[in-house]
Amino acid sequence: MVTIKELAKMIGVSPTTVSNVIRGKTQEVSQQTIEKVQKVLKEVNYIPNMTAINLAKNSSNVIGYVMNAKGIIQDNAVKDFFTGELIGALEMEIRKAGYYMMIYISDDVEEIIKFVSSWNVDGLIALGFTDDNAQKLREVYKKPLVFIDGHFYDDGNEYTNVGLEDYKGAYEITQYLIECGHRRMGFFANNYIGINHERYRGFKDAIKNAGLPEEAGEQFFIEKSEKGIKRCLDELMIRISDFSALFFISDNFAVVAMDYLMENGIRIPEDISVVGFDDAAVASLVRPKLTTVHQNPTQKGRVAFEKLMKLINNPDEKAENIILPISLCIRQSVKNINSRAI
Amino acid sequence: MVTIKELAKMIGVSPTTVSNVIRGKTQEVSQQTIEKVQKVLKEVNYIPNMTAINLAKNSSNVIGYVMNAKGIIQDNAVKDFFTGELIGALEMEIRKAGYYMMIYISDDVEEIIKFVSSWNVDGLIALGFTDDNAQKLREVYKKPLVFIDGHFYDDGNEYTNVGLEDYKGAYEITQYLIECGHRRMGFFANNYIGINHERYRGFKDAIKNAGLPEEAGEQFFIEKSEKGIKRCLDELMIRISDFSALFFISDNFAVVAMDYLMENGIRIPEDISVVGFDDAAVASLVRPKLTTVHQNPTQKGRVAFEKLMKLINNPDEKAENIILPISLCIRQSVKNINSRAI
DNA sequence: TTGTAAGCGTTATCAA
DNA sequence: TTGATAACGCTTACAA
Repeated sequence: MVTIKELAKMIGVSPTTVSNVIRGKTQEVSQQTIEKVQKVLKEVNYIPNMTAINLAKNSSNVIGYVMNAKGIIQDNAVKDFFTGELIGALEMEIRKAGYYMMIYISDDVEEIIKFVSSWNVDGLIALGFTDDNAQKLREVYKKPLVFIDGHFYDDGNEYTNVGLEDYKGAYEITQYLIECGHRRMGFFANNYIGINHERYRGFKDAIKNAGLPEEAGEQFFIEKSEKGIKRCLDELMIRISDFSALFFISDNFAVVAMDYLMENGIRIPEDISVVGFDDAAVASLVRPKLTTVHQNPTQKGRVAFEKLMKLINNPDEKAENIILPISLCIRQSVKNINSRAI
Repeated sequence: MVTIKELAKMIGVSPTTVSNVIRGKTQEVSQQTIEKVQKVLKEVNYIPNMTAINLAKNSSNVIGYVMNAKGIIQDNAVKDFFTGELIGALEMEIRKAGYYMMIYISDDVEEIIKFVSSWNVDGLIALGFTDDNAQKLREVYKKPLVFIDGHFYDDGNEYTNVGLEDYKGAYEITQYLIECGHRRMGFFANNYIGINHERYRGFKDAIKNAGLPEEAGEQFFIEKSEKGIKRCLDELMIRISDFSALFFISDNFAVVAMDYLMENGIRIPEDISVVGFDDAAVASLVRPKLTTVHQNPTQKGRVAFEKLMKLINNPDEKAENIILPISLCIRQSVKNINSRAI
């Protein structure tokens, strides 16, 4: 790898001059020298050393993408539809903006903090952060930072976040279930914090506001692993006739559950109705097509990155909580069980 | 951010000593000093500056993941099931090994080369490379490099690659179609190079070796975009009765096509049979369940990274072409159309 | 056992 | 318009 110093020697000018023409600081260099230098630059195919640049400039040209995820030490964290698409969208935006993307996933915020600090990333997109975690990160990492799907209590800090109408989405689809006559609904999530909590709140409130008893909605825990899902559904099967509808926190779960149920002779939606959340590609590919709440991970990524760029390029840019709208996708997995009789 | 120099001053020792205890080169330091230093290290929560370390050591601690992809400038390259899972698997392995992961996707090999060179990545996992591209990369990038799903002509270079029995998989599933009585089969791919070409060869050879005429297999181009898929299928519909089976180069295509066909009143497999390739999660989630060729992206990633580590840690490690086995997943999307009469 | 100083490849300040 | 030179934060001979 040829260095600026070597180039300078070859051309017969100083490193400063070479550096200047490389960086386009041409108002300080004579036309003659510029051409001389550029000619050689082409010839030797000079490639700048990012590490050296970053050390000198105290920046990094990297945008970090960090995920605070549980149980990912031995498991693939990008297997679900949402994350994959989000990463792809971000990669594209980051690259188009001339930055580089580093990915770091961990269940330990301290490690994430170490990562962003030691790499001195110029900007950060952070997933899976709530409350204390977010605060910890914010305390240490002082550069532009936008959360995606973050969820924070009011601690006096201002967080920039790109989220979704999670509460509203869950509320509306639950309302839809109720309109369809469902009175015994199961709610399935792998945890009940952050956006999952919001969705659960929407579910509960829709039930309450419809004047239904609390027992109309029952809460289940489901694990992300294949085995965990199966275990949860095995248990469900014992009491399956207690329910007329199942609400899964994500299409990933919903779609696996549908498969499981149908394999066990349960018809959807004739025997039981199912709804999901996210409107992943798979939702409209399965049969029956899944009724769900629409969101767009690519858009989420793009919006998040746009905001991050503003934060980077304009010191006066304000923190902001951007909430993207949802919409219902009514498809085929819910049955209207209202009795026909009036 | 506190630096080693500052630490040294605080403690009253030299930077060298501090550096030594940080890096665990403790045989050269007295127990007393070690403790003194470590105490302060904890107190101030020292975080090393990666950039400086890398510049000094002429390494980077980063593993690059590069994709040579067409038409990704304006599109999300990680939207398909395979890529997302692969990235997730690699992220996990890379992190567990103490490295950091950078992602760079481009349709321009020169840019990819610039990326790996300027960041001086310690190792590289490369996707979507064939022939000239691979050679170019190899010429410039001299550190450990393993391709995934690469495909190269014999140019005298030795490439390390992790691939799949693509030819065999396509051959066997085509054979299966033929056994089921299919004599007019469409083959759909977005390109016919690299592993796609191998799969196509398998398809063609199975037909030839079964003594069938060439016309038994017809080749189609299909684009990756939603619109492109639709356009291709619109055209297919005109002549749909010419075919009894459709072979899609990936489950992504197959599953979207199934949806399209069923929406257009075509029954699968009664009216037409469909097979895919990859055995993505979605394959067993759709109805009818998709008959396909199994592979495991997580395993592919793991194997690739293991080999990369060997290459990094052992200068004598040899280049190697690792071919992972396939297996057939016979499910529900193919109909046996042999006449019952003997 | 500890410390000094050069070096990694840039940028940036300031003098010439 | 150009060029020394210091600085970025660390590692590593080598000297003490």
